[in-house]
Amino acid sequence: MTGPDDKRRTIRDVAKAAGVSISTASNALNGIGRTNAETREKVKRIADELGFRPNALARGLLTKRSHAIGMLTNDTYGRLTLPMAAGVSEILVDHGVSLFLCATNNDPRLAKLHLDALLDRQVDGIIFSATRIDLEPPPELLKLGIPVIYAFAQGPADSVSFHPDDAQGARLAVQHLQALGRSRILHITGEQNYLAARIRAEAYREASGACDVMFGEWSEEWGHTAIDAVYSQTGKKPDAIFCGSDEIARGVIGALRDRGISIPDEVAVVGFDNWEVISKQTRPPLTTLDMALKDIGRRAGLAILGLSRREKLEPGIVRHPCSLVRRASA
Amino acid sequence: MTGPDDKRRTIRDVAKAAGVSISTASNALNGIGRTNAETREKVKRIADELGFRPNALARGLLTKRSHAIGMLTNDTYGRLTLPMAAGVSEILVDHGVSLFLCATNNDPRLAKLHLDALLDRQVDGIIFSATRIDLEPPPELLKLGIPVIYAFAQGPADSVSFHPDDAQGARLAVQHLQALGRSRILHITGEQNYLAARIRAEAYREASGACDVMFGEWSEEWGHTAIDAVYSQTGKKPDAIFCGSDEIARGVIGALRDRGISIPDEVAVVGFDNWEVISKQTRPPLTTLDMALKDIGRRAGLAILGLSRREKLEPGIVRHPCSLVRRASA
DNA sequence: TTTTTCTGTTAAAAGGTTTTAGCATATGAG
DNA sequence: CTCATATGCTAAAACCTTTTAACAGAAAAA
Repeated sequence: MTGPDDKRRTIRDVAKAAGVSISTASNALNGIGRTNAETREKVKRIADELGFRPNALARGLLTKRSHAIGMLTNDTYGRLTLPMAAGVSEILVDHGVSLFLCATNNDPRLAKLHLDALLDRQVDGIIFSATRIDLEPPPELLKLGIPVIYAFAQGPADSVSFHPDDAQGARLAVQHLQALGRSRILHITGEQNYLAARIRAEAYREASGACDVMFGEWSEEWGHTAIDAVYSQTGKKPDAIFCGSDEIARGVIGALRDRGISIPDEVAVVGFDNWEVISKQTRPPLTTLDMALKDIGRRAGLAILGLSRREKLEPGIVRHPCSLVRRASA
Repeated sequence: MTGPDDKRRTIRDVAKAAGVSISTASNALNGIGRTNAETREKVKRIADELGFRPNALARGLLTKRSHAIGMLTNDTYGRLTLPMAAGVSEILVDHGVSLFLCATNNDPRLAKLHLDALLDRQVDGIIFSATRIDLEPPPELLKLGIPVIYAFAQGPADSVSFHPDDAQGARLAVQHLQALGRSRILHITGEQNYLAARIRAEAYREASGACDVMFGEWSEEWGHTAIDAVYSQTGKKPDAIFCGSDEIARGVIGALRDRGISIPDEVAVVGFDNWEVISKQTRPPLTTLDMALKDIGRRAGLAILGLSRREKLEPGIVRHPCSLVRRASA
């Protein structure tokens, strides 16, 4: 009962049905070469009727462009990577390019395995992305012969990277708090060995003139602990707190509430990430900075497309601006 | 200054360097046919030295197996999909199979676009996954001619799907609470139009003998609201609450704390999801059910591999057991 | 010695497309 | 009427691999 429809149509079928040669069919379908408008339309119509779709493998083999790119990430749970991947994918699909997702799980063996697979598949380029902007790529990536773009990860000097503009984001937070009339702004953030934490802290210092930075962990618990520490000491209390992440901010808010301190009246709180599952659900909802990860993904996608077409790109780190999402906490 | 190394080595280069024919080289590398052990080793050694890696496009063109599979998902922010994708990828990479990630963003046009691209690329199979088990796939997916596996999504009658075992999970929660001596167990869950919510509620009813189900939304806020409603009415109060998600549980815990009700002494709370960013950070940390999404991904990956090798699989829904993660809240 | 079997190797075809170079035919210029 | 040019189309090569069928040569059997 297997009809003739269970096999895929090739350009040969189209050519035969249209009564032309394979080359003419190809030319007509791709709109290149010298082709009579009439034949062109006819071929296209018949291809449509037959449901012909060109075999990407054959095409790629010949043209040396697979129209696929690989995304290598150390992330598996995707809070940062997946929005970026969505942005990348969104750009690529409109250009007929598909995306291989390779989660390395921080395992060098796996990274190598994925990388080899990508090369075997003749991908036109690779996007390397990570969970922190100062994570270095696997060394094999550096001398590859195909374009590489770094998104939320550290690339070598002559490469193109896309990062959120952490400094601008921090300034935005401080300025917003100052505009609310706050003058004693405390900064509670994550681990100091994260570059992003240091950049934000530095921008905070410059913008606020203050130096009250508490480095710790990227966790809600640290937010709690930090507040406990602040309020168990004597001395002036802050009237605003700029947190290095929404999770920290959630801990801070919880601890302030436990102490009966009203937010934002007594202390205003600003977070960082706009991770909505948290920022929308704190009480009060959190004013926070959005890193526009999807946009970063889009830009990385456009960049890799450009590179794969041999366009030249200015090397360096492109810092994509953060935006302040205003909710009730500040 | 472009040396001879900037071009990729082909099997032709290997054959020439080893002084054998292309076919011998191929046979030797793949370990098939009749080949002298000595020649085989020599060819392999030289291929290694030259850094030869076979072109997956050419191979796929000929063998009709691209060793790539596509994952179509309606999810972009990845709380459910990404752990599954990680599991899929983990299985596939060990079998030399790569994964195309296609985020449809719930847009049928995009779904069609991605699907066509996957077919053009001759993928060996497709995994359709979603953010809810009763989401139907795009109709084009149903009559495709290549294998499809449904993960956390609804497949047609004759297909193979992998779901978490929601009923078993709910029973586990109830049994755990009963073992703690709780007898008045309330179930606060999400929207009734979600199949998973109904399955869990039904299992809860059977296991507990009670009927106290409150359907609402999948949000922390709903957890709050629900508790407010319960405690503003007269009548017996529950001594345990089984929540349909960790987010709801977080709201429930927050509201209980606001009322000075001690957890777990007065009221024990169990969540569902084991989304660690929440479940580890509630106070007290949340006892909850883990759906083992990564395992579901692994099983889906194995299944699609099997199907792509024309193995037969029993159609139906495979329900993967949930496990109880015990923390302090119950 | 002749015939058969086995072994190691290879030429050639196949897979589906794009592209190059060339072939007729028709049109325009001289 | 001849020569150049433009037009529409096509045969064939190329991309890189796997696989089939066949070919020598050697060993075993008759």
